[in-house]
Parts: sequence; structure tokens; C-alpha cells
Amino acid sequence: MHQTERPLRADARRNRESILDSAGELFATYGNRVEMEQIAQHAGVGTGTLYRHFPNKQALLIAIVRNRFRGLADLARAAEQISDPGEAFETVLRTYLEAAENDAGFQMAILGSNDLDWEGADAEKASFRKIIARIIRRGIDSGQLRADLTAEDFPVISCGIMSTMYFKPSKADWRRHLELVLNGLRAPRPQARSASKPAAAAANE
Amino acid sequence: MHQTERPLRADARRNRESILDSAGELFATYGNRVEMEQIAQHAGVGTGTLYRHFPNKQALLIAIVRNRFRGLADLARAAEQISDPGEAFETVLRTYLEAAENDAGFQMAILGSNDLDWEGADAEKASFRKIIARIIRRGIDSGQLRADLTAEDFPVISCGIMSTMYFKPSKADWRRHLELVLNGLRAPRPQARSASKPAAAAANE
DNA sequence: TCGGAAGCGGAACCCCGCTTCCGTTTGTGG
DNA sequence: CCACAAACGGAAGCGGGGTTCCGCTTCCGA
Repeated sequence: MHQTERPLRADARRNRESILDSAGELFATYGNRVEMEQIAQHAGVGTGTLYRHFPNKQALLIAIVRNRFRGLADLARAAEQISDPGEAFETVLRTYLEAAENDAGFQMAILGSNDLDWEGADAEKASFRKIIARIIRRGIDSGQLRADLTAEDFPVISCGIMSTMYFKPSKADWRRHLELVLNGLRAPRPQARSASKPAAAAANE
Repeated sequence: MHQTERPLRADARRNRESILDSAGELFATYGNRVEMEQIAQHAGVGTGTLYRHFPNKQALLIAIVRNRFRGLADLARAAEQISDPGEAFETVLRTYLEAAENDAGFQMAILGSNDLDWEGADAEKASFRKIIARIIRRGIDSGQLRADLTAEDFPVISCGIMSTMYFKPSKADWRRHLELVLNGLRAPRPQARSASKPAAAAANE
């Protein structure tokens, strides 16, 4: 279908780049409330040029969010380098959320916002899904994460904590939320394994 | 300012009621995407009548969400009747989320959606805030909830789990998310208090 | 250097949903 | 039963923002 597309003219490529940059920046701040004209202006082009490069607003947004997907994968890879498995896990989560804190593009990448049709973004998505799976597995194997935790839990959890940023006035408090949740993800201390209470635990019943 | 407002004409009151009902129902399903005309039609009135009763769309939505606020307070009061403090807490949370599952009005009541100015809804809000505070206090005093849990955590937590409903395809999985989080809210088993590992815990290192 | 294709700009267009306006209908107190 | 204020309906108005259109400009290969 689109093999051998002749390379863009020099000015066109520059503009395309500029549009993506501007759109990324403005979208980070304003979310889908950005207007096409706003983007055009910031990029120093006319709206017509915008539409030469992207058929409509949604296509432009998808292009941006795709970039963010790649960013998430990078963060995950970086976290994977950490030797302590538990810390690796907590670091992915934390850095994801920090990235999302100031960038609606990352937010959307994490949420997977359902009112956009993610055409081809599945590829990028799967790419870091795999990394996350490895990190979680490592955390479980080391006994630091609950054994029943799965890779599918990850987007749910990050989505949940992230929503705090949106909706709750004290924006900084997502960190507390994070600690609360992490606390629920850690494996119970191994010595408690013999669930039949040893002696002292008659309290709650 | 508005003392002694003469009672509405009979038909007017009926219409007002019908509008609130229809709006509540449609808003539950469609969220702010409902159109005023849609509501009018469903209520069997003209759009003009809508605007006779509510100055604009936002005012109508606020009226609905206020009702939902009251609904939340009812749920909280009901849960408070449960004798076991831990279960009382878990029940509020669970019933809130179940209410939200099929009603965007409840969702908005829980989120406190920031792009509406909540004019006078603070009263309703404070009303159940108090109930929640009591429930949490009871849970802490009984040793079933983490001692550092506060009433302010509650909206954050419910907001977080709720977002899962929105954004994640497997809508039913918010229940798993809930369990995950509850796990982090429960007080650590009392006997584990001496955090210095007794003996068996050499595994992770 | 020159021709023409590729690219550009931005005013105009269009759609959509909230809101307003006003002629008509309906309830109600005297 | 009458008169009149209150309430109604829905067509028209309006604003906002995405998208299109087309005459003009710029790049680039021959």
C-alpha cells in the first residue's frame, strides 16, 4: 500500500517534526482540549499544513501517544536494570506515575483511553507489556511480590493511582495512594506462611 | 432572596420531576454526553421547558449529582449498621463502587469532577464525609484498619478503583483491584509487630 | 535557470449542541 | 366561567472548533 513513499520535501519534514513537537508539548499541558489552530500557531504553520500531515485531530493525538508508549517502554527497561527485584517493580510504577504527572500524553498512554481507536498502537503496547511481565515475575520469584500478581494487574493499578492526579485537588497525594497500594502488593512475610495462627493471633474473629 | 416562592403550578411540578428523572436516567448511561434535547424528549417536554426549570445544562447536572450525593450518604449510613467494623468499612467501599458501576451520576459524585463548580454541594459532601470518618475510626480502633488511614484517603481510594471501570476493558476486574487495595489497608497482623525477622525469613536477599 | 509538482496558509465552511425567543396553551384564583 | 399569569414547545440563533478549499509559494530535478 505505502511502499516506496518518496521522501518528504525538506521543508515538509521540518514542519512535520515541528508539528509533532508542538502538539506533544501542548497536549501534555492541555490534553484533548488543545485546539488544532493552537497547535498550528505554536508550530509556526497554518492549519492547512497540519491537515496535510495528519488527516484529523485524532490521528495527530495517536501519533503523540505512540511516542509516549515508547517512552514508557524506555522507563521500564531502565527500571529493569535495578538489581533488587522489589525495587525494580516499585520503580517502574513510580516513574510511570511521575511521567504522567506532567504530561497528558503519558496519561493517555497509561489509561489506553477508550474513546480513541488504537489502530496500530498494539505493537508498542505489547512491547512494554513484555518487559513489565518480566519485572513482575522476578518480583514474585524473589518472594517480594504477591504470588498471584499478574502483568495484567499493572495497567489497572497505575491507572487507578493516576486517576488521583486528575480528580483530587491535593495532587501530591497520589504518592500516598501509591504507598497504600504497594503495601497491598507486597508478599506477606514468609514466616506467616503457616496461616494457622501460631498462638497470639486470636484478635480478629 | 427567594423566600416565599409561590408553589409551582401543578403541571410545572410534574414536569420538573419528570425532567429530573429522565436526566438522571440518561445521564447515568451517557454521562455528560447526554444532549439537552434528548433529555427533553425523554421527559416528554420541550427544550424550552427544560430551561425554564434549570438555567443551563450544568445546573441540571449539579442537581442530579446532588441527589447522588444523598444516595452515597444513605449507603454509608446503611453500612454503618454492620456490627463488625472491618466489614462495615469494606461494605461502604464496595457498595459505593457498585453504585458507580452503572451510574455516571454516582461516578461524578465520587470523583467530584473538577470541571464543574460545586456551588452548594459542599453541604451534602460534608454530610457523608462525617459518616465515613466514623466508620474509619471504628475500623482503626478495632485494629482492623491501618492506624494511619484517614477519612481523606477514602475518596482517593474509591476514585482510584473507580477509574478502572472507565478505562480498562475488562470492566469486572475492578473487584480484583478492590481486593488488592483492601489488602493494603488492613492493619498488619498484631503478632508480626516485632518486625525484626524471627528466623525463617532468609529467603529474599 | 525554469517548470511543475509538492507543500503552504488561513479564510471560509460546516456541523453540532447549548441557549434564547416568542407565539400558543394551560392552570388557577376570583 | 373568565381573565391573566404561568408555563409550554420547538424553531431559530449562536458560538466554537474541527475540517476543507484553493490561490499562492517553495523546493528540486532536469
